[in-house]
Amino acid sequence: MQFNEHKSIYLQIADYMYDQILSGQWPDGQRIPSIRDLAVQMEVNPNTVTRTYTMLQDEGTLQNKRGIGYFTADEARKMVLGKRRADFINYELPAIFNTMRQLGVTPEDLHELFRKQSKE
Amino acid sequence: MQFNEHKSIYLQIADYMYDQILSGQWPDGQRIPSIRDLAVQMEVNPNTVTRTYTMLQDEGTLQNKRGIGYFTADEARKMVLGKRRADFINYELPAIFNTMRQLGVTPEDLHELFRKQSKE
Amino acid sequence: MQFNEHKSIYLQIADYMYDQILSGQWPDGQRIPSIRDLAVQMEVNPNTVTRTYTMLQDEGTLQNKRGIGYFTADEARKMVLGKRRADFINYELPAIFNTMRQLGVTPEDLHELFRKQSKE
Amino acid sequence: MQFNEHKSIYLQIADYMYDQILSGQWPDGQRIPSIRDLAVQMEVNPNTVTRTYTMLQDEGTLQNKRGIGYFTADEARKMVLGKRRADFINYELPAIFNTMRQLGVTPEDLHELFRKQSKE
DNA sequence: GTGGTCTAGACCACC
DNA sequence: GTGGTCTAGACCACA
Repeated sequence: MQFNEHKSIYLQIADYMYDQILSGQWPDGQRIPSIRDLAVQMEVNPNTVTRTYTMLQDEGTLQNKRGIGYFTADEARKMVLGKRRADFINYELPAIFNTMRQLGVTPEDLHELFRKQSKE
Repeated sequence: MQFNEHKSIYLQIADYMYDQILSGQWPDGQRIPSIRDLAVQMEVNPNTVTRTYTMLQDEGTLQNKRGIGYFTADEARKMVLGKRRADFINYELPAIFNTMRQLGVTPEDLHELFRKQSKE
Repeated sequence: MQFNEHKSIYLQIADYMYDQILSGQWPDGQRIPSIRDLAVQMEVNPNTVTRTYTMLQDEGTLQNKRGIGYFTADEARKMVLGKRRADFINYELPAIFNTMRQLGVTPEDLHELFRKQSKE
Repeated sequence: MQFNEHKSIYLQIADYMYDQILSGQWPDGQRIPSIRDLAVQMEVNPNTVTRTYTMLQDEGTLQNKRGIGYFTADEARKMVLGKRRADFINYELPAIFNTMRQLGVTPEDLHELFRKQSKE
């Protein structure tokens, strides 16, 4: 996996996991890859994956069954969706709108760009 | 100035400076506050401001006349606008659109939110 | 390490690093000493080494893996060689030739001096 | 006049003056431009020119007649030639040769480049 | 352990 | 006055 320079790796792994859950590749209540396996796949230190799993467990997105492995929570998809939506609307969007105003990008421009990108 | 927790101060100062240039408060080719002055105004260590100024000089946004001070580049506004616009469209927007699709936020929703926010 | 009076330390450290790369002591893609280690070895403050490393990273000579350390770039030697050669030929040589003409030093004189110096 | 970034202005002015003397444009014992005039011509603070004149006076290249102006010394050309030659051979050349060895530039290459440049 | 950032304070060259 | 550099020391996030 390719990592961004300016965001910590464990957060980028979290993003990846949110993706998996939202896209349905990791259905609710299912077992997910072990820390070791994901670390190998991502070419990353297992400690780093551990940190991500622990964080997601703390916020309730993951469950840990001792000696067996990690599982998505029973309502994982719904939780992630709600949490990310709130984050997006409350924190990211205001910053985005601010940037748009500074750069003179209108919502219409955005609409246009969105359509263009969707075609690709 | 109030600083955000999760972004380094010197980068937030850079954002402030981009604002000043884009909004026309610091016209092209004009002298800008000395490192010491801005440090006092921002309630920050001069070294921190130095770091910002040096970075903006390296990227061509600022010019430096020895013993006199820092100046905005001759085409500072145009450069900043172009650079930030390209960054926004090429790097930030794809990520935003991706998030929107995952969360089921449509461009229409966005438009609505934009209008709502503009009224505040 | 002994430092020259008239050139800043962090630039002299950069010169040292170019040497290491050009001479093959630091092969491409290899880990180099940590900031703290080099600082101890050079009897210099770690911040000073940080400045050098950051500069070389910005210009692409070094790469950084978070929490692990700094590495020479994959084509570090080639890059450094090309860059320094171009600088030498385009910027330093014209000035040198200019001085030689003013002082009446001919290329033959130079050749002679070179041979003499090589023997020492 | 265009100034180099990494060398102080007063030293670059000194270089300019050495040029004038060596090339014979400022013959021995002749009056040279006043500080004020040279400062205007160079678009520089008069203090900066003062510093250069003082330095050259201290080393004997210039003479100052109070209320009249600055003059080149009686043997200015000869002095400058000797001093710069010694500097060149003792300080600059060793560094140049060192760089050449690192970059694999041979004296023959140099000879070739010199001839090429002389034709332009 | 690694690097990244920030502060406080100092000294210097330069304009 | 200006910026440039360096030190000492601290705290933090990260692997």
